[in-house]
Amino acid sequence: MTSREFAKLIGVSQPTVSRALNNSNLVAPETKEYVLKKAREYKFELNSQAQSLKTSRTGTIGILFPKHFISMNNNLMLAHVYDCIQQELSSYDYDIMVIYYDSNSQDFSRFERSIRKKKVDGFLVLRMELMDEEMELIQQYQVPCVFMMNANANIRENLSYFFSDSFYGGYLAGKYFGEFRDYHKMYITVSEERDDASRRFNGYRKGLEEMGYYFRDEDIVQCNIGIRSAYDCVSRHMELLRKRKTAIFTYSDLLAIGAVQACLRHDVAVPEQVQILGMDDMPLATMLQPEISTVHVDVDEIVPKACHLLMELIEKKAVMRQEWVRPRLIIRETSLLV
Amino acid sequence: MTSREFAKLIGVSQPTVSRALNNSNLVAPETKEYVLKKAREYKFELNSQAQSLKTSRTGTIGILFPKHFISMNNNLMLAHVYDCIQQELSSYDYDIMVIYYDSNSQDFSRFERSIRKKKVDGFLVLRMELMDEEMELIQQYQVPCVFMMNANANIRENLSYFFSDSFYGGYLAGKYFGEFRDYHKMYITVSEERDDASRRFNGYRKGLEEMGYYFRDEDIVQCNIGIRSAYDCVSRHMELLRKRKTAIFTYSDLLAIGAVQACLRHDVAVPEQVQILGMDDMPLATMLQPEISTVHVDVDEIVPKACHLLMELIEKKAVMRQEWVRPRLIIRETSLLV
DNA sequence: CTGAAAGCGCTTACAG
DNA sequence: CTGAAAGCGCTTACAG
Repeated sequence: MTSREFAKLIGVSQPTVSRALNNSNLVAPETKEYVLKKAREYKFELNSQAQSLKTSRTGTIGILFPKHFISMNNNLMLAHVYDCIQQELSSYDYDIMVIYYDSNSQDFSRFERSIRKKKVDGFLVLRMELMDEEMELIQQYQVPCVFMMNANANIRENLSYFFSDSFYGGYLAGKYFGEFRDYHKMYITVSEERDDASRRFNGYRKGLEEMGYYFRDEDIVQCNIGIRSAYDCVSRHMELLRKRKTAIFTYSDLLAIGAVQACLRHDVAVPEQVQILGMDDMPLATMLQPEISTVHVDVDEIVPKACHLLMELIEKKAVMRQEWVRPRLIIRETSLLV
Repeated sequence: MTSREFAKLIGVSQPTVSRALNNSNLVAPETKEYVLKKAREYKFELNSQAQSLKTSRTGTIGILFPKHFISMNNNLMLAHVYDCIQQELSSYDYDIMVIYYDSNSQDFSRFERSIRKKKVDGFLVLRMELMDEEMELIQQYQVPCVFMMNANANIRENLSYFFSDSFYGGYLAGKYFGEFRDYHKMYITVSEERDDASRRFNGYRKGLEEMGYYFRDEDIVQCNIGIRSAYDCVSRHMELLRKRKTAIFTYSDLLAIGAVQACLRHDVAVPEQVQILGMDDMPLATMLQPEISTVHVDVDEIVPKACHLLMELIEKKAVMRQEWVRPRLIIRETSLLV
């Protein structure tokens, strides 16, 4: 049923239907109520494609994921962030389109096309790893964007974001592990998130330095995002870990879990022999035994802020905003001064 | 830029632009090539809203999630299925809209509205837990739908689905555990997925029976989806588990992981004292130590089939199809005849 | 406050 | 094979 037919059916004009259903105040309250009642009765809804064509607003927002994230199973933190976004957006009247992009290929088609074809009103972007051409696109089309979670190296001045302050997070870890005088220090990093990983590391190094510990680059261990990769990495270092007490700070909780698993498997005591500190505080961190000590990244703060700003940008009620959200230390079972 | 402007700019008519960009063969090959070249040059894309209005096709499909699933962190299997769907659909030219619905509330608005407002061309539905009214809606609007993964009790005859054969999965588990003569048998079930959980259980009971073991209802333990819940449940039964060797079949791997964690924490040997067998074979099953023995549900088979059928339904190239996909047993570390 | 009219940017008969 | 014309179902000046 079209709005014209519906209007005729209930005895008003098409504009009146439109105004009532769009909650305009250019319609008498009684009329509005009448139309709404009838709309419920006949289960009439305006066709969103036609609406969009007129208003050039689609009522859907895009969530942009880096493609190397595609497996939520590897990067469970992503699943967590995604959960939060879903939850948050359910209170707004927007639908959600999920779009992946691959920063390695030259095929940005999905993202680019969703802009050019006008399929979304704005984007929530996880990570700021877009290429220059994509940035141009955003500027050129003036499409509202809010970046969130982890930043890469070249942050644009004129874009909105809510990033976790990874440097500070690492710093907290460094200050904390600095207390563990008789423990050798390690850092497990990740090849997929180079920029953010080095931000975390630099903070860690600084925190340790302030405590009088000078971290050596050879104590950085490289692995990939994923429990298994960390498990394998740490297993390979097991001889060393047996020999000297070690405090390991990892890029993420996922790696920390892998590290813990490796120690347990090889009967190395956590936290007595090996202290382990993760980062993110993803839900899985407290689901397994022992529970992971970690640097808590406040997704529950970042996500609502980012969503809210995006809505305001779309409705042109706000302008650019940038914020680094500070994480905090949460000590649980895998690290303890004994 | 509109197609009219673009057409004028490159010296052809609007219909020619449309035909070329839609890959119609009502246009001369050279003309088509020319238009495509120019479109790339000027980065011209047809406005999808206007297209949809004319064709009443949106180029996006909806993925419908039960809302109690919203936390992918609890139900990690969901994250896995979602990953697979993303991967699969990336090869089709459809965008993806994610829609949650809550079968407990009377607010189906999100789902209902996406149908009435014509925002999607079809749905992939995880689980068949829709209410009758929603089913009516699907029939009434003739919107293409493919159901997948787990079925609830009242399966409609006239709908397409690719379900995992949960009964058979349970049956495999029963037959296998039937060999463990001196082990008491348990089943850990879940309150969120009653229908599917009892399907699994009935298969399990049957399998055991064929092996001469008669399962008693009091050996069903009830918990919630999530590692933690299973951990707590099993911890509460620890005295019993110490006393007699037990073989536990769980509704899902997630519960199996929780069960394993509980046993490890209380120094009960897995698999010697407690045998544990999960179901689903989600990626996490092999990421932790010890690796979970499980009944493998072939998501990699179900998802492509479901996606492909949905595309065909949308393009009216296919009609209804129904299939129960059989799982298979995968024995790893948490269950072993010793 | 309400309605007749124009137009958003496409696609698709239709005519040539 | 190509183009002029109509129309998809809305919204929004504009007139009253």
